[in-house]
Amino acid sequence: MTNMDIKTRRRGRPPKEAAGYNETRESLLRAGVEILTEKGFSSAGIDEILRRVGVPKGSFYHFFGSKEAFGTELVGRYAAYFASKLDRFLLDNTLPPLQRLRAFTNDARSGMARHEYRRGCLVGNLGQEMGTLPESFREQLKAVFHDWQARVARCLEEAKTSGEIGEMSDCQQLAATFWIGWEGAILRAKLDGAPDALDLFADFFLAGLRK
Amino acid sequence: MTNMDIKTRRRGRPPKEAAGYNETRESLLRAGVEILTEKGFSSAGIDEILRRVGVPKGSFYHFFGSKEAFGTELVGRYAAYFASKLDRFLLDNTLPPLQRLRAFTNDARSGMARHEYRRGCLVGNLGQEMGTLPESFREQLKAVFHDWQARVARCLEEAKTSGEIGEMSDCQQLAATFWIGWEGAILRAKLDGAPDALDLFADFFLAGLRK
DNA sequence: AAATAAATAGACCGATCGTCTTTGAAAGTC
DNA sequence: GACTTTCAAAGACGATCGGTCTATTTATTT
Repeated sequence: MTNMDIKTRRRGRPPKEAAGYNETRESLLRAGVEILTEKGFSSAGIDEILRRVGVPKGSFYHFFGSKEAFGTELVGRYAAYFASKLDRFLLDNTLPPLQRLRAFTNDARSGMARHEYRRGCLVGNLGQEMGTLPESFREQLKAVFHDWQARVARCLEEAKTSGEIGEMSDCQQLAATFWIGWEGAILRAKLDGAPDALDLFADFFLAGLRK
Repeated sequence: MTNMDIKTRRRGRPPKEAAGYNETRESLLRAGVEILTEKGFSSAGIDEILRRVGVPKGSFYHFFGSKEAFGTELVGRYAAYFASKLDRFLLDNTLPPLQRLRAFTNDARSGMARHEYRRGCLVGNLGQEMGTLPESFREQLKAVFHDWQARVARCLEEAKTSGEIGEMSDCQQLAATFWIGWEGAILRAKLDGAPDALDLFADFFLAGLRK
């Protein structure tokens, strides 16, 4: 729209303005999350994703430079989605801070149940796979955890202010501990095909907070 | 040796009495643990294991019926190894119960450091992979956790008796929680390439116990 | 030596990997 | 409408690796 200086407008079809929304691309990403949360990165085949979406291979490598690039974008999307979901719960002022965290874990449990405990956390999955993954993922995954952790920590700070948890609590450490254990719980719930681990850890964590 | 009734002892080399110890077989299993704790089951190739040991493929399928059978045996070995290691720490009467658990986590941390945080827990790895693995692994892995959990629970019972933890504690649940979080900590330590997660969770868990 | 089993050796084929080249459709200018 | 350029779709391609199977060599006995 802001074509102030059209200088030498060339003939032929003009390039797309940046990466506009594209239906095929989006469905590839959607299917990617579904499959990678179930099987991880290495075991997930491009072909499988393509088959599910009904798109030929050429399209994939038109939209994404490589499987690695695809994965990077998936993680980014997934991280952002959960960051906003976290905020939706953890910044909900109608509830006391610790109940917000509980609301988040409950929501996550519903999510796992909805997919019959077959899908885990994309970030956790890829973290586990670092032994095989391109090293470039490591920093990205660490950053995601750092971000999620910060959001939880903020909520815990509020809990401290409101007196729900002790004055001396180190909210950063506690938030880190939450994610360490929560990812473990997801992993276990997947293995068990049951939500018990999620509740067990959430209960223990919240009880431990109140001391 | 107990060939009481040699009935019709045939000519030629006699069949081996059961599965006797075999050097090649053992080194395949050793290498298998090393590689699978780093890369998991699906991403670990038979060829890679064979190359490391310097053994041709024929030997592998002489000793093991399939990759799946190989994995099953690996898990069995690994589980037994850790069961005995757990006992060594958790039944050590020279220490109060909770300090025994701490001794175990410290030992595990050393182990991870020794391998530069590249190797995780075989059982955790395969659990994460259930999305791709032969379904037969699921029960085996669950059973291993159940076994490890029972050993921790026993230790916690002692802690209850000695008054280290509250009279009302549900040791089974607590032990389950320990393994849920501990596996999460291993996963995270692997991603971080650092032991922080291990300490963080161990501290939180033990503190939570004492209430 | 003859017989039998253990262990080694690698050929084999199907599947899947990720990339690349080619073709067709769409969207503009002249 | 002819031409040009980009977007997107198709699928060919070579390489790797999966697990299995047949054949050969080595060991141990009558």
